[in-house]
Amino acid sequence: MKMTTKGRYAVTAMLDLALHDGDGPVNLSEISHRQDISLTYLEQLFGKLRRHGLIESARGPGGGYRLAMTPDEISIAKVLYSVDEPVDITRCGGKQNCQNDERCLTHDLWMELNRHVSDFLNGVMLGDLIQRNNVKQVAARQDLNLMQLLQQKQ
Amino acid sequence: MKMTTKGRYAVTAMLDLALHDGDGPVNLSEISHRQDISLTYLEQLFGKLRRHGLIESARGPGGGYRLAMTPDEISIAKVLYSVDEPVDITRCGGKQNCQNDERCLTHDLWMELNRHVSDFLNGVMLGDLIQRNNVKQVAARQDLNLMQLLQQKQ
DNA sequence: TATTTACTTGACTAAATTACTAGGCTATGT
DNA sequence: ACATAGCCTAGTAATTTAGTCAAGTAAATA
Repeated sequence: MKMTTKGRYAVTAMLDLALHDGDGPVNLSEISHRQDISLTYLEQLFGKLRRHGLIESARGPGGGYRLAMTPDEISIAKVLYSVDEPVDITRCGGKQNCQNDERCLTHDLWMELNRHVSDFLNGVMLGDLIQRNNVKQVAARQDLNLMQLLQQKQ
Repeated sequence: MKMTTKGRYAVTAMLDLALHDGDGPVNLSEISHRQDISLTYLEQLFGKLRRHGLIESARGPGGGYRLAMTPDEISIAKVLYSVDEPVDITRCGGKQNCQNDERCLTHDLWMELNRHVSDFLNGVMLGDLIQRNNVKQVAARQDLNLMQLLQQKQ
């Protein structure tokens, strides 16, 4: 497993989408503003998420993205996997060929850590997160900020 | 947290040291052969491990390294930390300033994962690992390989 | 005390990866 | 038709990794 901003961005953006899903598709420039993520980078990430079937797109004016399933069916692990952040941590990918085609000394240690991490990430769903108070608070603040920004521009 | 070969090498080498500790210091070229890690790279890693107080060095002929405490006092987390692989996973390091000095949407999620991973890595000691059967097996194979290599050279 | 052996230090580097940007294209609603 | 929004491919600057190289210093043995 590698935790980089790519994975964090993907999860953050998907959570934003889950929070704002409901009344029509959500477009990327909204998400870009709310989450401080560059629009073109988001396009890349959402391309992968779409190709993995987590979201659906609608083109043209008023278009944007929608979740392709309920938030309760989308785990954090799925999101990370979709943007090429494998949750796996071993060098050999569990194949036991880490040292000259044989197990290395620490093979089982990394396998165990692997299981801990993936159990956790497979167990947390977007649906769980959007119901948490701390998430709701941050989301409310971000919505307010975006509204203020739009009013300033007029 | 980032899991790279640097961290894996450090843990592997420390485990090798723990396994061969007892009858005098262990020198790095042994470890280099047994674990397939470049000697000069090991020197770098062991410098950091020594500066963090995990090991002690003995110079001169017959010199090498020894653990500075018992294997039961050395956790995997300590080893990783010593070679600059922080176990922390959040962007802000827990400071809640991930987005414009405020908490980002996924702050608490990463904090939770953090706790899982560091609980695990703090809980596993070198002393635990050297008693495991799979570790003993791999170590026995590696010792045999090294002996055969030394005989060939004569 | 000369020599060997081993550890120490710091600078350097090739390759890979990350985190983007640029620019053009395609579909859709008004 | 035209503005809007997603789609796709390349390219790229910065950073990090995984080392190497060279010139030491310290300790033990003969």
